[in-house]
Amino acid sequence: MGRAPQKRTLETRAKLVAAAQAIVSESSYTELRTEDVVQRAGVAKGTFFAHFKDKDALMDQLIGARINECLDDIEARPAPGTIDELITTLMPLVNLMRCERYVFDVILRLSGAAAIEEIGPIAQTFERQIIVMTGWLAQGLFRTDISPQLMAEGVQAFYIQAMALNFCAINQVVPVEDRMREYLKAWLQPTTA
Amino acid sequence: MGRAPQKRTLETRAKLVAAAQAIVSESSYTELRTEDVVQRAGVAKGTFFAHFKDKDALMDQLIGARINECLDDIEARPAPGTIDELITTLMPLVNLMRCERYVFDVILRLSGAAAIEEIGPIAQTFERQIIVMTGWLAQGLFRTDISPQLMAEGVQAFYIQAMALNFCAINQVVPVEDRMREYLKAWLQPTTA
DNA sequence: CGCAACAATTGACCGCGGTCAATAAAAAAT
DNA sequence: ATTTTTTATTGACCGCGGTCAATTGTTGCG
Repeated sequence: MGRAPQKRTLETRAKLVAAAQAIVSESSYTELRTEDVVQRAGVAKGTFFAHFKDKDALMDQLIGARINECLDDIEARPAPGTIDELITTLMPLVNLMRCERYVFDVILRLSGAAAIEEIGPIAQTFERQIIVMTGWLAQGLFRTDISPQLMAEGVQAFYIQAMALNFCAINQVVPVEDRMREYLKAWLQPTTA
Repeated sequence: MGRAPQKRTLETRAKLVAAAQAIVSESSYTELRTEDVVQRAGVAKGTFFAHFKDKDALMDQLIGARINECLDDIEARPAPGTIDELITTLMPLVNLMRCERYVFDVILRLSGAAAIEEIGPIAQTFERQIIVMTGWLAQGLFRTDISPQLMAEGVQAFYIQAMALNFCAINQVVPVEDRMREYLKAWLQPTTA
């Protein structure tokens, strides 16, 4: 068994994360370079990779943390009871996930835990998204022929689809909210003729 | 206006594509290196980037071509009339898109045309997928409260979701087909109680 | 304290995607 | 045929993510 981590280790890790956050806030996720991070943190390059498996692992942590903050806010709000409330409540999350093309790509890449190993922060937030939405949908205010969990997975699939389409130049004329509304009405309030 | 391309240009491009295809068939998309491609094609590295904006552009062309072949096969089959037939018909496409993790990532990244510029091969196949499925769904064999096009977009969103979940180690116990069936039943055959 | 065992840090180095000024080849103009 | 203009090719070079053997720091033990 590994023994307790050294104080030094925690400090170094904190310095790296702080440096990375500073760079992101001053420029963007897209422009973050590991070399800038280590320089700012005052450590050698190899140290970075002793703390993070690769650059994606850092992004996983940074972005995962922000998504979790966003979910905290969302959970503090009243459960949405209509499609429009659902969309309004979800918009902060949606806007965060599509704040940069690169961020969206990273999220998709890491949303499923790559290997048998530890499930990463972003992948965890994807499970949490389902749990939060399942809670809302269990109220029985929408369709009742399928499980709340299945409804939640569908909502997730649809807002990802809406975001993906919106990154496409041609489709940007339709705002994400409008596209989401169309999808979610059809998904959550079907009207069998 | 640009004049007609030189014969030499077309030959070089063909050599590059042939070399790339050979490498893919002998190893994989994941392991393709541009340096190997140019070496095999007998040209300099810079030549590659005179023909393709970047490595993704080559992948776009290679993978896009394969998806189109697959769609040709699919279009030659009879239109599916049930959920199970729908899944059976789509499986070759689904299996192609998830043949390698890297391939799936590239497809997601390129499925929306990145910029205002020319819409790429993979993005085109995404539109074609919608068109093909819209044709099937216009038969009126499933729900009729929403447009066939909207149904098709939903089907696409769901098989992408099913694939993404299946790349996750935890979720691999459930086969993609089963997950797709659950989603598509709920999407195409809702039963309002 | 001194020493062994282990953990963290270092920085030179590598792989590979991508760039660009220089050069060669082709097409057009004379 | 010769010069000019346009287009294609070249390969040395760069940026940046990631590796690893060597070094330095830390902890537990007699």
